[in-house]
Amino acid sequence: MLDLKFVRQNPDVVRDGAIKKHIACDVDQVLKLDSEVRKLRAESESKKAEQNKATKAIPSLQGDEKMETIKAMKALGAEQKAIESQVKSLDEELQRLLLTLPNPPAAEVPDGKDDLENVEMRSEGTIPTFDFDQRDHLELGQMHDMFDFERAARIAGSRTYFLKNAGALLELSVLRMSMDHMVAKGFSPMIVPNLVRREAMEGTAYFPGGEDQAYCTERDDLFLIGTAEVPLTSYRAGEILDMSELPTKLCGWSNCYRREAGAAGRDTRGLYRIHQFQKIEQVILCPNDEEISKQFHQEILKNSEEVLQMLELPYRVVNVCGGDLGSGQVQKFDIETWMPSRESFSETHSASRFHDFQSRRLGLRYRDAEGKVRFCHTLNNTVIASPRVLIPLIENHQQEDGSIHIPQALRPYMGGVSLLEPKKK
RNA sequence: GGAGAGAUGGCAGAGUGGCCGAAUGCGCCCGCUUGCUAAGCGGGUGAGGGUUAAACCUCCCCGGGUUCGAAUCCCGGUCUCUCCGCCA
Repeated sequence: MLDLKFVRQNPDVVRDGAIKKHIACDVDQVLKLDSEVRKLRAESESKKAEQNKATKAIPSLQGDEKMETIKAMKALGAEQKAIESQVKSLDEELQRLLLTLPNPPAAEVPDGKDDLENVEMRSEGTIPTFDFDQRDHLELGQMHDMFDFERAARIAGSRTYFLKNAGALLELSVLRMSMDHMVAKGFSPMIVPNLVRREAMEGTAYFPGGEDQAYCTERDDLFLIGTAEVPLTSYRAGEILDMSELPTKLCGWSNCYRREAGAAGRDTRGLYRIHQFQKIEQVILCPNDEEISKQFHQEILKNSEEVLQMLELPYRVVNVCGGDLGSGQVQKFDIETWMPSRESFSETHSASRFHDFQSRRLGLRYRDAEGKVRFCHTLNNTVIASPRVLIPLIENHQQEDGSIHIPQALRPYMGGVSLLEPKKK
């Protein structure tokens, strides 16, 4: 959520930002409601002040004077309540609209409508060339008996899967390897609630707007998270942190659930786009300072690149364009990993910075060196998401006979195995 | 799931209709002081809105209500604790 004061003082910045993000919103209506609310609130407060004053005198009054004052206050109280209820309903509308205003993107965000206009910043690693007919992850999975989509579909519907045997072990291994990597970087490992309240979804800016993407447990009004970012960023919500606690670096392991509404027919084969996966997410809470949060943005980007380097996978980093940014994001770098079967770099990681957009909604604050209470800046990035990452992992590392090379860094987690041999028929 | 108790400032803990944004203690900050291993003394110390600054308004878990007036009374919700049941 934007600071209402900021909107009031910089309506053009907000309008232009929304245009760059291709998000529709009504800044003028916000300004109009704001001025109405302020005017009415002033009226209500002055009546309230008068009432407070008179009401304090009542106990010391006697007889008629006392009765008169009580009578007058009864009337004044009714007037005040009437105005107050107007303020309340207008303010509710104002807050609702305020939630829909997107955070203006940074100047260095490229213009563009969707992911096709993201700008490549650099590319790392070597795209493999196979001197044999390459197999996709489905075929490799079959040779190794790693996945089962048919039975999953019968049991759980579309976009579901079983991981089995080496597939199951590979997922656990990449997750644990990544977690260890982050712990070595000073992040606190966390296993987080996968089911959260609406406030956490709103606080992290997935709602309003993303309701269609989330599974809702209607009986309990809880939501399955699409990422550990939601509970992690909400973790200290409503608190005032001590300066010494910043930066707070958290690293959460969770299952992630996505309805993939509106994606019908897209990426229907295999492990790319599925309803449930496991992910490790890194989150940083830092002081309210553009330069500091930009620095941490680079840091969390690097952490994830190192994971891909450990997995010996070729990838590129893109600067995400305005139209592909979420409502709260100021800037986002995606990491796309080379997937031979897709003949493309495809998204495996997404690193965002938010300024105080999330922390303002969450009430996530700290006391700065001068003792002033300020909103934190928040950032997050994928560390690893599986099974999507298994696609590049097994496809890039396949050998002619269908065996799969296990990267050095992963071997300790795979019981020392350096090559996965296909199951014999 | 059933029965009961509770939720107050960083923490502990008073407060059952006005003198309460809230005693007291601890913690923390500032200053003073003292030679005896650390203490003593004085002052300060929640958040949001509003104002040039003040005044002023709001907040004692959240949301309603009663009342001239609510931390305090009533209703609904959330969370915590205890006992019983169930259970990975």
